[in-house]
Formats: sequence, C-alpha cells, structure tokens
Amino acid sequence: MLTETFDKKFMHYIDTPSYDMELTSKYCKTLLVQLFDKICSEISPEEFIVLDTISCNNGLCQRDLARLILKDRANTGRILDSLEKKNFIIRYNDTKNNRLVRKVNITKMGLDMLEKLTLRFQPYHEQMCKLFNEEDLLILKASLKKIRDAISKIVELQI
Amino acid sequence: MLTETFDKKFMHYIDTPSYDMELTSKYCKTLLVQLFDKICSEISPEEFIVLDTISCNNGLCQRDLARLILKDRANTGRILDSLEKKNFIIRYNDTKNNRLVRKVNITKMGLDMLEKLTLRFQPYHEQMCKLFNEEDLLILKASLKKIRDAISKIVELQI
DNA sequence: ATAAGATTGTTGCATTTGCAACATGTATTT
DNA sequence: AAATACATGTTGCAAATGCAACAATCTTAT
Repeated sequence: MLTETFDKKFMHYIDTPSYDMELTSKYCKTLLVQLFDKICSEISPEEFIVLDTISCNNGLCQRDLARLILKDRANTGRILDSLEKKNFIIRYNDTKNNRLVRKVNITKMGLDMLEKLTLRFQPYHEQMCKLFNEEDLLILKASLKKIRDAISKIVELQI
Repeated sequence: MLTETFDKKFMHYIDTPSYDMELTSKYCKTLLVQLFDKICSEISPEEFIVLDTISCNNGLCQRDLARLILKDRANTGRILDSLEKKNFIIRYNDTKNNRLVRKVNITKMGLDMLEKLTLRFQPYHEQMCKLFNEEDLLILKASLKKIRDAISKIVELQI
C-alpha cells in the first residue's frame, strides 16, 4: 500500500493548536455570518464587531482602533466610512501626541443598534458558555492570551 | 462625561471566546505568513496547509478535502491546480459512491517539500507548546472541539 | 534652519475568498 | 422511461483584504 512508504515521523502543522484554532475560528465566523443574514440587514458582521469595539473604547484614533481589531489602516478607514454614513459613529479631528488624528465616537443610534443586535445574540452566547465549566473557560481564555503574548514577541504587527 | 450615559449592562461580542479566538488566530496566521516569507518561496502558506492535509489523508476527492480545510470547492480546486502544476500532488479520476470524482495524492516531491518545511517550523512549534503544561494543552484542544461540535449542530457548512 | 525621518489617514491595485451559475453525470420519483 | 433532484468540479464575478505609494503634518538630526 502506498501509504506504507510514507514516513510520518515528523509533526504536522494541521495538528498544532494554531491550526486547530484557525478552523474553530472559521466555524465561529460562519455562525456569525449566518445569524447576521437572518437577524440584521443594516450592518455587516465586520461593522458590528467594529461598532462593539468602539463602544468599549470611545475616543480612539483610527490607527489605535486598527490595532485593536487587527486590520490595517486602509480597511479600518473604509469600515468607519460605512458606519459614519449610517450615522452609527461620528468622527472628529483631534490631536494625540501633538499629531492630528481622526477620533471616533459611537452615537446614540449606534448604541441602540448595538444593544438590539447584542440582545439577539444573547441566547447563542449563553448556549456557547454552557458548554464549559467556569474553570475550563478561564483556562481557554488564558491559553489564548498566552499564545498572543508569545507571538507578539516574535512578530511585528505592521499596523 | 459622555461615557457616563452609556448603559454597559449588556454583554459584548468582543468579550466572547469566539472573538478571542478570531483575534488569536489572526496572530497565528500572521506569524505563519511572515515565517513563510523568510523560509519558502515555492509555495504559499495556504498551499502548505493543503499539502499537509493531503499527506494525512491520501486519496480524498476534492469536495471531501474542501470539507477538511473549510474552504469552498472553487478555491480548493484552484489551490490544487497550483500544487499540481508544481508537481507536489497528482490528481486522478476515480469513483466514490458510483460518482465520478477527482482524487488527490501527494507525490514524492510534495512529501520532501513538506518534510523540509515542517522541520523548519519545528522550533516555533516547540516554543509554542512549551507555553503550556500537558493538561492545559488538552483542555484547550478539547474546548476547541466542543465549540466546533456545538456549532456544527446549528450551522450548515455549505461545502 | 533645512533636510531627513516618523506618524496618520487615504487611494489604488493585486490577491484571496466566497457565492452563484453552469456542465456533467448519477439517483430517485412518478 | 422521462423528469426531477442531487453530487462533483469548474468558471465568472463581486466583495474583502492586505500592501505599497502618497499627502499632510510633526519630530529629529545635521
């Protein structure tokens, strides 16, 4: 048999936690997208996530926001264009370290939309959390953070 | 202060394990891409992952492969086109359930390339594993699987 | 003081990706 | 037996994404 000749003593990338996470993350993304199709026609899942991030970090400049959502400045700007056009956020000029920047705030309309959407996700969120006991959830969260911290030291995230 | 008027009693998507994983997964992907830039010019990170998947699952048809890597049939076919052109895989016609399918095998050249690349990743992989004790690693793996299984029941992955 | 460098945001372009439509061949239904 | 539905793979197209180049503005160096 052909597979008999294969030397499988080396490890496989697809068995690593990194790739395991990539696949799992795709599942989560697919779920989010499909839920959004049913629930919401006003904004995209990406815009929802950015809106949620802004609501927790009012007054960020665009680049700092880009660093949080791990997208480049170009795409961050484009998403903000869309959210601003729909009056879910407002942008205003300000300074940071004596530099002219465009800062972002969420509007009342944005907050209302965010709250509406979040309430609809609540059941799915609770269902997901019910999968774990408190301790495993903490370990999962801590493990993810460990990975991010370790990679931060090796890789330069050019944003 | 403006933030005082915000009602933060609802949960945030960005605090969920799903999003936590999405961000962490992006870190991992960035690391992989940057390593590949230095290490390898022959194939892309995506092609590497597909090659690794094929090496562990010889003789799959394209759709079954697509289901493993969570990409649609179109992109799976395109990646295979590229890998075949470089002689890292071979495709051949066969039948599955009385249906004509194109199955995929890895070649000797493909295996050699895979082994070469895997050896170069070994140090990074070990460094990553050293972050965890055995138990946390198992919990992480189990948690990811739990999430995927739960989502599988809700979402139809149209591949 | 002038030039070089750095930071922020925008625009253009090429790549990746997913979705829908299509062609081909098989299974099922009527 | 004919028609409908299903499975597989390919092609075309549109949206998302990242990268490089650019403009504007500020800092640092010579």
